[in-house]
Amino acid sequence: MPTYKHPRPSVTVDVVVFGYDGGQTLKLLLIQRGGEPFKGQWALPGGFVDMDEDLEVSALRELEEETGVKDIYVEQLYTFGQPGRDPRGRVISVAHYALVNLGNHPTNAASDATRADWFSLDELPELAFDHAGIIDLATARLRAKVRYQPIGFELLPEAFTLGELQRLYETVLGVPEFNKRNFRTRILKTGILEEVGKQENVAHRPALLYRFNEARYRKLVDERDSAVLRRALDFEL
Amino acid sequence: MPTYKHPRPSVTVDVVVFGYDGGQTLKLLLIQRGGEPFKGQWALPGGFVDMDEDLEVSALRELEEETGVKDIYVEQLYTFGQPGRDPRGRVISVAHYALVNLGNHPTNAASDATRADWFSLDELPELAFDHAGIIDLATARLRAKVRYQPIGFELLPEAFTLGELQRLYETVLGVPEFNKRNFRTRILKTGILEEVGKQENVAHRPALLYRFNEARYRKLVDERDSAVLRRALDFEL
DNA sequence: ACAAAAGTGTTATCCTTACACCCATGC
DNA sequence: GCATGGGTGTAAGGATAACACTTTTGT
Repeated sequence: MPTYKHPRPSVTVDVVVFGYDGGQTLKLLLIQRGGEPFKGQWALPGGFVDMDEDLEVSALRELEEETGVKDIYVEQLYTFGQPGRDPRGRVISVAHYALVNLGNHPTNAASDATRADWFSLDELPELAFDHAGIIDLATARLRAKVRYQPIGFELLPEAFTLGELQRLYETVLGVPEFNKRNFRTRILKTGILEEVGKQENVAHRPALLYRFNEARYRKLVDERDSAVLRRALDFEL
Repeated sequence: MPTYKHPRPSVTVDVVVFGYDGGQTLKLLLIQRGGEPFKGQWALPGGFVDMDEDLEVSALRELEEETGVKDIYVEQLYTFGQPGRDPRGRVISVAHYALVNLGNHPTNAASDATRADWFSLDELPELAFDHAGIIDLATARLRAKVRYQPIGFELLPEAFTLGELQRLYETVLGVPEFNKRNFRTRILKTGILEEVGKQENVAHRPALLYRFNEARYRKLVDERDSAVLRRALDFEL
């Protein structure tokens, strides 16, 4: 079918899946390679793109095949094409990144020969190929993006407290702790959160539960009121 | 050499080159296709990736071959891989975008069969493949990026006045005109500009000429003082 | 002298920051 | 009643927006 007479590289997709469970660090989903090269070593989930398959679809398919994780937010990150990055020949990889809440998408047993597991972002094992570099880029992108897009909501359960949201920001950005009062004021001022209830059975004053209001977010972006948003999410302290 | 037994798509690079000449609109560098498909139609410069060539190198090589433009700032944009985007088969294109000042990189005669020319961004001809979509994405990215990175300096000559810089921002963002006083205060406060002289032979008070101080910019980014920067570049008015 | 663009002073207002304090719940 | 987080009041200082004004050059 293809009529070009040029040599063709192989094309793969890889997925950097960030997970959050409310704790002190972000988690990363890795698989242990079942075959050569790098057999037995940990790597990003991913694989070859089918000939009639969109890239993002391909990434989601490989992710589900190798880890069981599905129905998640995924986005293209960067394409790595340096000659020599794969010992077997020219392989160009379209890297993606994805965000999940570990509660909604519980640890998934691997399907076939490969094993899958979650690792703390600051305690990663040695990685196959150039995957360490891909993860570095994904982490930088996540930190940058969290400042001007309410992307972090993918990492939380449907309903969450402002305290949980603040802890998430602190974890993602790796900063010590910022001022509670000001965090609340900024976030609530945007109007992208809506109340959905109240905590129960907690050993302290029950917090209000919020949900991300996507409609109101889109309206803000469209109305060019996005400055409000950017300022509100752009935490320094 | 490659040992994978999967079918392989073709891989190309395309480059969206934005040019600025101090005028009211941004320009875009296009080539007229010499062969099928889409023969005679306008398209982005680009072509097939060589087997032992990095993607960015490939983009710069194709750009120079087809338009003569070289030695410019280029960056990866997004990878387009939808099946059917090329009538001849599966072709995945790694799109890049680049910024040039038209004064420094004068209109370049095309080398071989293809013709190259600059078009106003708001008066583009009909485009081959999915190139119109690629350009849309590049434009959105440029507008977004100009707000938190001093990327616009690539579009100006070495030395420029604050008035020219302001006109550039107004052009890129497509806003009417913002307040001169406040623009100056914000930009100068960052310290990323340094004086390099003064205009001569102009029919009005000569403006101070400035140059982008990259060292100081890097220092700001590293020092996490980047909030200063972001706020300074994030124009709303 | 005039046009044209550069460059400055100033103020009211809003936003950010910082710190102290009160509230509701389970044990 | 104490520990634990949730939630609020507020005031000082800094940044922003808006407007009017002065300056310097070529013609």
